[in-house]
Amino acid sequence: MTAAGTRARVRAELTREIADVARRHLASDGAAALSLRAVARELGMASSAVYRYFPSRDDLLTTLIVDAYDALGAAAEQAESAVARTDLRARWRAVCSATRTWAVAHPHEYALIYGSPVPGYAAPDTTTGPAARVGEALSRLIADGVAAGTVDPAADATGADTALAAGLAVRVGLPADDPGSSLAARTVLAWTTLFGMISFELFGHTHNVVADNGRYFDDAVERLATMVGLP
Amino acid sequence: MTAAGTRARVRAELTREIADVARRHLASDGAAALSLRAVARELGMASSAVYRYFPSRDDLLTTLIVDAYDALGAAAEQAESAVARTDLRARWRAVCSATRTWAVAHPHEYALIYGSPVPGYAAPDTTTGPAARVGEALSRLIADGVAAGTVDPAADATGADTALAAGLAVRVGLPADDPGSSLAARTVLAWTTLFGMISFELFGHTHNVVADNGRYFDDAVERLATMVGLP
DNA sequence: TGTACATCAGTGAACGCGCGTTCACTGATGTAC
DNA sequence: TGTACATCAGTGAACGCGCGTTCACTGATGTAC
Repeated sequence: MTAAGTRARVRAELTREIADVARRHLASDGAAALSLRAVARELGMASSAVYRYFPSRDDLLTTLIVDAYDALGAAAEQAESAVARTDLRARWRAVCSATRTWAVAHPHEYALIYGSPVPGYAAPDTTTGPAARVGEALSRLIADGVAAGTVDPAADATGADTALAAGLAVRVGLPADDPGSSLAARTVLAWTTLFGMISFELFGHTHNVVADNGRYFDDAVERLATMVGLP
Repeated sequence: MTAAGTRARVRAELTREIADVARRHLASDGAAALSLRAVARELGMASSAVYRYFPSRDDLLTTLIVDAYDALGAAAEQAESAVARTDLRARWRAVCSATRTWAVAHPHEYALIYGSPVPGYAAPDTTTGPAARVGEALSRLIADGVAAGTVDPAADATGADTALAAGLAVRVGLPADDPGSSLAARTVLAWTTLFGMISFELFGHTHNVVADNGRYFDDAVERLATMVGLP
């Protein structure tokens, strides 16, 4: 039992070590250049030995993708938790800024999850939970505002359309849109814009367009907060 | 002279033919899988012969990138030109919808220009002009509104900040932001959101979040039009 | 506690693949007198 | 108009590379009696 426990622990450690090295390679060269052989080489083991831990390269990639979503989600949630629960706008700011900060610090990992899909790779269901964390943090804080009466869902009915953004909304307790409210749609739009801004910045589309990415981002975050009805 | 003309014409034709085949490969397999050898094979020529037309694979990629930006820009401009010049909101809608339509019809070409940067590839200056076409079309129509007096730059001064978005704005005649106006910043934000929405849709991030991408998009486009002050 | 057996980690060679790029070459097409 | 020469397109072999994955194997670690 102790022996089996030891074996399992060693196994888990090496599995993590392989993923760590792979993540470092990903961070410096991008997903396309990630190679099982290079990872094995760096760990001083035969390339075939890696197959004891990951059945294929795609499987390693999946692990990296899930880890990236989780790291980003954790960073956002942690930043938000450091702020007074009742200050909705501060929570909003915290989530948005933490997301950008993480992305800037981990551009290749960000590109892995928010850039072009890896060709020939189909994301399994394992990724959907972790992928939703930032969006859920944003939605949750707005739902808190609705519950507290500080956010009025009926403030803007423009383009209100039942069930357009039902999934994310319902999951965290945001009221689904009806003919009198577009809050869920606006929330999803703000979430989309958040990642749109970060992608544009990281992928080079703001060159010669935005002079100061940080200040531009911060201004936009305030504008988005207003759009979703935060006081 | 006629002879030289013939040679040049044949050369131009084959150059275009190579690019066309490469574009088809790109469209079906993505940029990472694009191979000079496969293109040559399909054209029935030796792989080394391609080097008479493109000095390297990167050069071929650059051509494809520029072509993609131009195709998208042309689609947007053409859609806009089919609408009454004075109907600013209709022009706005036309540009946005045409952009999405093109992207949905050419997902891999879209991913090539708006997805993760190709690793090891540095975009030359040739791409910056074509890359700006959609953003310029949007800015131009707003500038028209300012000139006609139907768009009020001073309507929203939130987060107004001189020179934040000077590049795009100045180029097409939109007034640069000053402490009394955030119009340029809002325009850039709307432009960013436009591509953010399309990327999220194409890259699979709206699964389980947005029920009807088309209707959601159309609603958002109206909301953005309002944000940039269009009547 | 000691021994016979089963499980597992890791090895190293090999398969089969495709890629970008270079280079010396052969013919055909165009040019100049 | 005809001929000698220069230019160019295209060939085919080769270089050197790295990849993912499989497979029969050796030892070491753990298990059961």
